[in-house]
Amino acid sequence: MNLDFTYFENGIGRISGQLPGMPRDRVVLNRLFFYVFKELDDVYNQHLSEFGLNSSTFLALAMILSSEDNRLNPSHLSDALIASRTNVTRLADDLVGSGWVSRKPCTQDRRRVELSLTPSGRKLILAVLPVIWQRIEQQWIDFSPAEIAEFDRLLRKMLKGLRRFRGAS
Amino acid sequence: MNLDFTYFENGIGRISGQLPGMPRDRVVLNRLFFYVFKELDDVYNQHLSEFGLNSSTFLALAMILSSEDNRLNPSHLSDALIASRTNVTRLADDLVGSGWVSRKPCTQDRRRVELSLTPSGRKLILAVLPVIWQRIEQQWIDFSPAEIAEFDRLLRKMLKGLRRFRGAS
DNA sequence: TAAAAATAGTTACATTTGAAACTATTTCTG
DNA sequence: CAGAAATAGTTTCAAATGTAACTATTTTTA
Repeated sequence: MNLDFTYFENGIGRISGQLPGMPRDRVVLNRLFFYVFKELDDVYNQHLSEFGLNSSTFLALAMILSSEDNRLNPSHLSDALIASRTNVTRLADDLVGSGWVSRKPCTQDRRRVELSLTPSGRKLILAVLPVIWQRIEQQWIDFSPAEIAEFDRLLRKMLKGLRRFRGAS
Repeated sequence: MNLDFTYFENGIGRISGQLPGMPRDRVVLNRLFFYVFKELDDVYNQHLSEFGLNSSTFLALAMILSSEDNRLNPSHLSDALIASRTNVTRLADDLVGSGWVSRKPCTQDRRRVELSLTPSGRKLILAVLPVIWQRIEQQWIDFSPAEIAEFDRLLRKMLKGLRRFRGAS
């Protein structure tokens, strides 16, 4: 797939020339965001496919690893992954099927389920994390700490701007 | 769907405490990017569903509007939307089915197809664009011009960092 | 110029994901 | 405490998208 932002920028430039009132820099910014996201997603999946994982399965394993007693409910996972509970059910099916995660009913609350890493799942995620971290360092190597901090600030501010529309219809 | 970044940040904090070597600020940044993207995508689709559109159909109409003589090939559209040609074929099917776009064979090159806005398609996109632009201005209203410019710069720099991994297997 | 390669579009099939409906259990409330 | 409401998880169905294979053309090349 061709990832060249100029196709969009040229088009947007022509519309801006024809129609008044376009907040051009911000329109470009929103679309640029889509482009960068696609690239980020692609790169992650490329990294992770080497280990038979994808963004979702990787993050699920990492979140279970991070849990208090190696136990995490599907609902919590759904929140952490910003994925539907439907999808987390399926994700858990896959991870259990691969032998990386076990699924046990919770004794305190019998509606719940507890997902835990099996030894093989723990071994896998502990092997994958350092590799991914190293790639992430490479990815950001040209950024100064100040740029990192500023990027973080701007992203959170952008999130606030978007939340303006949440629930408002 | 629950969109609260703290679920992830807490998890990542616990891992960072247990395992050495995590470039924590950059790991958070990458994941934060996913969150903001989801929100952006949601908001766009919410805006556009009022008009019977979604991100893809909206952008397709806008890109055809921006074309030189109201004529655009599916391949070009595929580049502009960063969508597969398969998907653009289907998108074109939908838009033609809705009466917003016409599909004619190209006389110069008979492999090609030309997509054009019908009067009704033109009317629709011309009505939608100002509404969307106004929402985008609202979204970014707290940002200064300098912040907009800096965000743009950082996004393009991030894209460059990601391109490092392109093709390198 | 004839065969090979490239290009444009489509189709068949598969993957990923979510909304809504459903079951089981727990918590709230009058 | 009994019925109502909320919560957890799953299942069914649908929407959006991509890969690979295929057809039809055009361009390249030997």
